[in-house]
Amino acid sequence: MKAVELAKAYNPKDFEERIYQQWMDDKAFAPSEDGRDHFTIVMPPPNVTGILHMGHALNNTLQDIIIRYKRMTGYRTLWVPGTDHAGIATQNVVERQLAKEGLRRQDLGREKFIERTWTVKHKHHAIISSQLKKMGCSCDWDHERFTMDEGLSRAVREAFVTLYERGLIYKGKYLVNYCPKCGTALADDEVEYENMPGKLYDVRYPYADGSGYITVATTRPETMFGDVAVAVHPDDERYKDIVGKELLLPLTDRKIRIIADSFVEKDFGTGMVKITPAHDPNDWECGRRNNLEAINLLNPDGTLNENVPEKYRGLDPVSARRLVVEDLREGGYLVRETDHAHDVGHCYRCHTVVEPYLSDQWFVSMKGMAEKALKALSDGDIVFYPKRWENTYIHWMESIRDWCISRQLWWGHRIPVWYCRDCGEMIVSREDVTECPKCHSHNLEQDPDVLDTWFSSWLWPFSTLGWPDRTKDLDTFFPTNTLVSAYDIIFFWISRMIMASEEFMVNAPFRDIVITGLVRDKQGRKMSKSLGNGIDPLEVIDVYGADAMKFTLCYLAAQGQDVQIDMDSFKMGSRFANKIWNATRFLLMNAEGRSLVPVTPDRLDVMDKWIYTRLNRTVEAISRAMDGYRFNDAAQAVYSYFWNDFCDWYVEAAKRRLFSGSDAAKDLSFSIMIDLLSKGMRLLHPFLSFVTEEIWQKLPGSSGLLISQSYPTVDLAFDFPSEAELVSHLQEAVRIVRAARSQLGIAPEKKFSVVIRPSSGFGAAALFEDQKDLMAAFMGASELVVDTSASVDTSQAFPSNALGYEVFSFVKEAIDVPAEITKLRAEIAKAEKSLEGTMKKLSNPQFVQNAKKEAVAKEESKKAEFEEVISKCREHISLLEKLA
RNA sequence: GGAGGAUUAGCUCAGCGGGAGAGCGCCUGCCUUACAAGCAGGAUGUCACAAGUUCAAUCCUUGUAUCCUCCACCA
Repeated sequence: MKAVELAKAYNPKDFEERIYQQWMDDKAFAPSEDGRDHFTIVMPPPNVTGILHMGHALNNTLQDIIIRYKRMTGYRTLWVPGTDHAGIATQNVVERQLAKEGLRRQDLGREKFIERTWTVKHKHHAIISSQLKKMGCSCDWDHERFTMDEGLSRAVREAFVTLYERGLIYKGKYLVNYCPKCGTALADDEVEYENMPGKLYDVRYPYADGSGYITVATTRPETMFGDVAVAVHPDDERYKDIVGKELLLPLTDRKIRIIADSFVEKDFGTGMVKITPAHDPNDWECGRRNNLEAINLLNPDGTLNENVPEKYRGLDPVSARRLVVEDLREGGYLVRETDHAHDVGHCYRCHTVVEPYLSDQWFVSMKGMAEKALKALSDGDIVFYPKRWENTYIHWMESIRDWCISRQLWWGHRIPVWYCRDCGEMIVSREDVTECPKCHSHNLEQDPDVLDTWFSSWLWPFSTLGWPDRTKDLDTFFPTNTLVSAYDIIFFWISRMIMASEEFMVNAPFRDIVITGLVRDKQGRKMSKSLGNGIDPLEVIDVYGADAMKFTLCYLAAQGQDVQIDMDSFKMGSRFANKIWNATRFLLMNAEGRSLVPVTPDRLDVMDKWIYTRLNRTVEAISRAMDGYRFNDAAQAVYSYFWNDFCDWYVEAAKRRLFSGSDAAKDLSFSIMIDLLSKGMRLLHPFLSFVTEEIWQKLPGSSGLLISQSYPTVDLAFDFPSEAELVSHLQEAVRIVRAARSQLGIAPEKKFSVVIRPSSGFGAAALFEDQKDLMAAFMGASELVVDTSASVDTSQAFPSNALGYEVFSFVKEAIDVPAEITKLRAEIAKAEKSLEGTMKKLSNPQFVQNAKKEAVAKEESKKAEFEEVISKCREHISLLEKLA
């Protein structure tokens, strides 16, 4: 065999792009054809407004790790990628562009505007796809979907019409949250509240009969023109007698009544509330209870309309407020103003102050669906990781309100409802309608509004697989298995997907819901454009490579915890990838003249047996970690296996055999290392996909693409617990020798003698025929690892089933004797303290009685150990004293 | 007002009933036939505070403090 040249330095740019192309060419992401169990993930579709940020990188990294792991462990995997049209957000982007050209969307007209939006979509979609590819996401591009695809649009119509037919969708005039800037209604959870300083105004409302006045408190005096009553609490003794009296609304000539309603807090302000049903959600409810009129004061653009006195018309609420306050003061109505901080709703997209606005909107009634969704959880059909999110889910479902799904936008799914201009008939239809079924008029008009974006994304797990058609994909891959998402969209998206799926598929859309934390900067702040503290995944890939990014994120992604990172964090993954690269390079440059021989258990020495056993344990640890979505545990397991076990101990030990000995021995040693490396690449592949694939293809004896290989499993023929324990003792011994060398300042090239002799507390002997075999194995192994001349002290008899070791190093030169003695005394003191604790436990009859047997045994062995340490240290001290 | 999370080494964070861990940083010595992006050794912690449960608590319970997030919301 010839040596294989691996580039001197690890440089991900040399191969990442090429490898991804290879995977694509090989159709490696497509689900396999055979009939194994399916494993499906649908990717949370990124918005086509922007480019992917670190949060997406984390999400998709975890999904990719799951899907690659499942693919290699034999599932028929499908990872569905796609993007979301993101109604408001995308429309905002285009409108901002237009604004720069001095245009509004109305100037273009609906059709042209949508056309233009599609170009924005195409542009961002291209960026997003290329980002996902650079990250190495192994999603099946043949299954890629967009929420406004023909098929998904049909799904949206099907869902809308079906719900309408089931009586779950209705239209009505309601008070909704309205963003004047976006010009559209918002759902309740699209409003973000922010505490802002404001003022509380106490205003006099005179009685209509001139017999005096009352005082009401308000933060929004400009809405007083919409007042239709003043409410007091029915039990409020102060106001019992005035309920029913008429008031004259200041600055107008309108009269309103005092009513009683129990939602009023007696203790807040004056205990009197003006009721403005069209401009406050509470007042709206109160108005409905008391059959009050709602007077809308706003134009769609947020300015005051014809229902206010002329001088205020056309003003925005803030300027109107200033003017109204001034006029109230002048008129002697304003009693006082006090500072009052309160929460004000803002649009979650453009951050404009949201106004409660009375308008015609479409709603989905949610109660029944929420009950089904709650049942899915209590039946165990869905499971949250971590579990604590279940409370949040339950709470949201239990306090759910109807969902406003109409948006006054142009970009999105047009509501499939037509109105006949001639007879007023309303037609809800799956197909486009051109003729009124009632009067046969062709004078029809489609509802101008579009649907909330989430009305398409809540269908995502099945609409992407072909629903409403009963496709083969839907049969094969639904329900999906795992959903990975950040917690900020549990309400928007996850909860609604569950409801939709229960409603349309009579099944949960997925079983495992993995909630990741958010990615934050090192100050713990959320990464955001406005703060400018974001890290661009592409930049990370450019500097460190995709594998480094992926591995680092995985390593830091403790279940559900936020991840705090900066650019330097990724060095971790980068160093690991580099280590893998170099370990391989080392082996391949020594391939010259070697040939591969079969690796069988009987040909292994003790170190070989140890590393194969470690490999088995690592496979188990990864399996456990992946089953519980504990990604950081999995990453840690592969890291310490490959670096600490394989590189630091095994390869170092194997060097001896590789560089000296017979050709046969060299071939065997080489073959074992190739085997381990090949298994190692398979083990690591889900976590560092590119570098392992690149290496795999260069390994002697490998064929095909690594991505399609099977994952290592626990191999009982290569499992040697006793040898593994022996080596862990050996490692301990070696560490002692090295520490002695380092602490005593013995030069590396200076050999010194080590005596190994048996001691108690080690039970691996049973496996060996006699002590000589054990010691031979031990010595053999130690020679590989420690650069010392070692000898066995056979002067003491081995206890029959308790073998062990202890290491003495005798070094006459270069010892600071008094310092050594001080150190040993400190060690004695420490051991004595530990011994004291142990003795306390052992002399406690309750401990001996109640504690687990292993715990007691452990304490006993600890006792022996401490005693031994103490006596050994004393022995050393006396030796040192003799030297001195 | 409700709910949840965090508090462990200088920094970022794992662990979670029986001997305090990782990465980075720091100190010491090494360019040992891959890797100085490396190797070997080392120092560093009242596991926030207080009570309780237990033979045993960093881990469970309760309370306190500080920080963060979500939900609801009083004009």
